[in-house]
Amino acid sequence: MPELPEVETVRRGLERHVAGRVIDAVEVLHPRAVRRHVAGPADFAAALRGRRVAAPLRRGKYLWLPADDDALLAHLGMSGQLVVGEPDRELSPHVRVRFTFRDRGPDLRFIDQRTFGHLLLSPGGARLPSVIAHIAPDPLEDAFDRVAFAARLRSRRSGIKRALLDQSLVSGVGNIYADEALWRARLHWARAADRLRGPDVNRLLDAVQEVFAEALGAGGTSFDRLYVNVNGESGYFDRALAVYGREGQPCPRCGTPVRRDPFMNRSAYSCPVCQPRPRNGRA
DNA sequence: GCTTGCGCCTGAATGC
DNA sequence: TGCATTCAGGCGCAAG
Repeated sequence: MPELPEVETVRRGLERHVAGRVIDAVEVLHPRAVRRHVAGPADFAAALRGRRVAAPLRRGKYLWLPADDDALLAHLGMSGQLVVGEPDRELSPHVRVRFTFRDRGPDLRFIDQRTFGHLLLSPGGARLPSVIAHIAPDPLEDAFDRVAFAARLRSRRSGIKRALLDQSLVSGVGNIYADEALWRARLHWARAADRLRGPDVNRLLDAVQEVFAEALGAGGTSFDRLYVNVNGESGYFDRALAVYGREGQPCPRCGTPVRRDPFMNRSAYSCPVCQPRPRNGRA
């Protein structure tokens, strides 16, 4: 699943392979991919024609390519990929949008099996697109304020994992890295956010930044190839995961079998010993 | 205003 | 074997 490290990997690839090029044509092969572009697929395609795209920017799991006074904004959802390659190769079944360029070089394809991802054109150029103004800074950007984050987190009347997944509080964290960071910080996912102590929050933030940095390092190896890829279910970071998706397997720290609990119609993985369940937790 | 839960979507995995 | 059901995930929005 594309979370912050995967999106940053894509951003770097786009910077290398797409920035500075002029779009020649846009084909929307599935309208759902541009459902958040309110003027519709035809407008999306027409408006981008002839635009020169600049180096991409990112906040959390969103990235955008400035194009004159507007920006092409992308969210990969669960299964989205932005792939660059030779224009004459076959169209795979899940290609939703295809961009070709004036230089007749490699094309750009938005591929998305589960169609939770989307693209849209937003005004503002390099500025933060207004449609994602509610997305909080992510822990890897300069604008991220640890003190402000801690204060907001500790005002939440919900469980700590739910808070971590709330992109208006801190962006970039999804289900996988939330579980991994909580394991590293030895915090149970249901701990009440408003009962966390300062050192708990610091440990958690350190863990989030660590796990992001490690995943980014693992994902940065494929940059030399002429495509920008996001691994899906079987990502390159899989082998480094301590608890996520590892129900019944030993905790790397203490050997206790990892536990899976139902959480918001999905799962939360944790070590029952390293991350003891609180008496008055909240989901 | 804040918190919670649903619906969107597809294919792999599981159950009968 | 074949069909039906479950599950995974992020986000926006509606309901509480």
